[in-house]
Amino acid sequence: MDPAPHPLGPRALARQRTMARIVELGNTQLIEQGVAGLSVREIARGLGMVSSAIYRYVGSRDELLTLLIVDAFADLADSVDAAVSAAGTSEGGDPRARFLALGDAMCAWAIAHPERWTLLYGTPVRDYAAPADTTNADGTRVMQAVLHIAADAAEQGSIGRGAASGSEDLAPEVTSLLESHLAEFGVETAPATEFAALTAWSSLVGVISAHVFGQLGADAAAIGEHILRPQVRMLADLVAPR
Amino acid sequence: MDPAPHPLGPRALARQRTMARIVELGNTQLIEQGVAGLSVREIARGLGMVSSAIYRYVGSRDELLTLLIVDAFADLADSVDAAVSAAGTSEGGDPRARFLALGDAMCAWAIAHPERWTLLYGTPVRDYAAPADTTNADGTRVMQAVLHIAADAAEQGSIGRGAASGSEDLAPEVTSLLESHLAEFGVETAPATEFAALTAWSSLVGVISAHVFGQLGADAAAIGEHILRPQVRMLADLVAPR
DNA sequence: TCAAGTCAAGAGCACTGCTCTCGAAATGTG
DNA sequence: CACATTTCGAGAGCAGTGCTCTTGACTTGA
Repeated sequence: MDPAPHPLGPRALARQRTMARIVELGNTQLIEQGVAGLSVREIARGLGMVSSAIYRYVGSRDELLTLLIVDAFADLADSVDAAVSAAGTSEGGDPRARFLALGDAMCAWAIAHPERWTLLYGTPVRDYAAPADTTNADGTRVMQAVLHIAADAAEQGSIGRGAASGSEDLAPEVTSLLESHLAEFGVETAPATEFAALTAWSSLVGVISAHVFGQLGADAAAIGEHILRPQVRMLADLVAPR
Repeated sequence: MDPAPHPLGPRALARQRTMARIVELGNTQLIEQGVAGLSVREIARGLGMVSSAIYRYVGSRDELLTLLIVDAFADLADSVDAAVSAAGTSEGGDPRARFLALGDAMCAWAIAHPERWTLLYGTPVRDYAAPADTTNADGTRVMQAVLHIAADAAEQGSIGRGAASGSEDLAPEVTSLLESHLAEFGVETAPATEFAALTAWSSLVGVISAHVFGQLGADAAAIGEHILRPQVRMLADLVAPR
């Protein structure tokens, strides 16, 4: 980011440049061959070094995956944030419009980067998955954005018209977990509102994954965008009904 | 299934018994090691034969996966069907109650068989995924159940109160695809209703996957069932509001 | 009885992730 | 400046994978 805060020796600089090349090569490999075809050795070849040498940088295949995951999370969150703030100042603005912008941006990103989406929301890496400390920071940004939108919508009194089904009978352990999240994220709203946000977000991911993973059949995949748009509008009712 | 329709020589019988053992071994392997740890060679060892011999039966690893996928789809659909019909005759009965039964059964199955759920709704097998002809039969059963419920609910006039956001502006190509589905499944209802059913189903899958894949964090995973129950009730509003 | 088929075994190829050791180069320090 | 330390790439190698090909024993239907 900044060229001269700590001098940062040329050694460390070269290192972080190879690291950058690694995620770059990893991403192209991901795009071309899918997550299953991601090979540490192949990346080493791309870097022009022998297979064993790359373990100075990544340590294990799972670590490489984690690298690509945080990269993808950040990229996704960036485009979503951009779209949301374009749909109104992040504090003000119509909550529903902001949710639609968020959902549409998510769809667009997923369609543009299906393999990366798969990496994020497909089968998790067994017993590794998300070393929470590393991924959470960027991994929860979209969810937090949904939460803010839902909170604003609730404040404007648009929640509770019927979308709140189920949130009235939350178990106490759920409520307390939600409250701890709210405190952590610094959002002041009812647990039921966060619950709606959580559900809307999970549903959004599900609807998008159904498209990216081709679960609706080949015919549906061809017109995926036309299906996703109204689905996003439907899910908007969960947090910000008209 | 049946012991004496066509005589079915002892040769073919032995063959289909080994096939059964293969999916049995595959499932235990799946449960214990996850989909990534599924190995053709290991199954061969379990069968007491050398690694190359098993290729007389499966042909490729992807074929083995497909075998396990159709098995899991059938199992899931069976338990869902059982739960739904227990909640009222499949034709009559309160649609909302039936949807809740369906959703809860899906959650229960997923929690009981997380690795098999992952196989069904996690990362698809690249360029193989669902050889439609083989998987579709059982793969769409749950979706069809949701569709029937939604159709019944629509007939009783409970749809359209607000849950139908988005389904009013369906693109013509989407409408025609939905109509062809309806014809194929033999269900008579409005495309908008099927659209709601489709969205509810995808959302359900998303909400469950979020839990199974641990996307909500370790704390949430511990109390997953308490989270899923109200989420199912929330999604019920999409097809059968109270 | 005899040809046709089924099936398991064995050897082997190309590939993977990963570990170890070794020598060269860059690095910071007395 | 010289020296000890760390960093890094190369090479060899291990255990494992999916998959193919060939060979020989066995069962089967004509």
